[in-house]
Amino acid sequence: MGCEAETVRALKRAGQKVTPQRMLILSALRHAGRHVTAAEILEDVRRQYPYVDASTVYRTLTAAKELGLVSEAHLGGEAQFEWTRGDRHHHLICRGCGQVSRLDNSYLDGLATALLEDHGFAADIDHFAIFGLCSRCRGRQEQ
Amino acid sequence: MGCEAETVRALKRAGQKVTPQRMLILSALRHAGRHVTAAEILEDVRRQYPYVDASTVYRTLTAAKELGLVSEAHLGGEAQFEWTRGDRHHHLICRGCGQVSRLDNSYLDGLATALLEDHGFAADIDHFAIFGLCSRCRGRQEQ
DNA sequence: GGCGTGAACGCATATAGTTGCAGTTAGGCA
DNA sequence: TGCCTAACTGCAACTATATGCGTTCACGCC
Repeated sequence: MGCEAETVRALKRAGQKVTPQRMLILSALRHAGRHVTAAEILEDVRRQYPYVDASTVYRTLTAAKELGLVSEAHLGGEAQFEWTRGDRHHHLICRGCGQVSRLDNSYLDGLATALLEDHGFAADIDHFAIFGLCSRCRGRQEQ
Repeated sequence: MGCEAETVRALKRAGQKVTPQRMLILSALRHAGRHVTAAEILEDVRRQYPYVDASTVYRTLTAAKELGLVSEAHLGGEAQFEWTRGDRHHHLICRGCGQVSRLDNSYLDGLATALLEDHGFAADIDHFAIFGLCSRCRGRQEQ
């Protein structure tokens, strides 16, 4: 299907090398189609290639983040990684019950524009984690 | 001066105990008047009371965060803690040069209101870290 | 003032993630 | 096709932070 081609091109364009480890790591992430942790990626990759080290996974993810291929979010607990596709989104995390819900990009668009206009700052607002209390836990707390 | 009184009251109201360790930790933070790391607090506290353990510092900071006395921000590197006072603020962190600049609360107010109205979600937006590229690094990158 | 109990303590240990280093390899070029 | 070098890898050691556990101590109550 050649969906690897785009990854290869992005790496080469940035002067980086295409290695079997990197391709396995990035393809595990691409095909997961959801948030995954570094540990899950490592486990997945090791099924095909057992000698991969955790530090390689972290280094590859860091490099891929800088190229905009991958996004990282800290939702409490382990960091979550996701292949960057069209639908940028954010998360609301309830510190009462731990529930994580999705928030679409429109809520943060205005902020990004304002930061660029007022401060010349190009914010990487592509995967935010916002902590707080959901309506259910808020109700429960008031009692 | 009795500026400890407020801390003591907040701890008691939450059914928590007032111990010398906690008072030292929280007062180190209160009097720092700036962001400090857990390690800096530990060092400071140990000057007066050498047998304090790092885990006590982390546990105390976690408890104080939950009471709203303290806020934590991850600006890259170690977590930064700060005594919560009136002026809530956020940070813009340039991933090019590492520069950290302050951003006042007004930029995030609208977001908090929208989340509450649309989702019933009470966001803890009191100390955000927004990564991106500052204008200088952006200019340099375009060349 | 003494007592009981649950919260907090210090210690040891575990976990996520990072870094320095020495050896290996991708890929541009002759 | 073979060489060269910078980028990448695996390993081991390290840092920041969290957690389980047995002991201690703050503090409400008699």
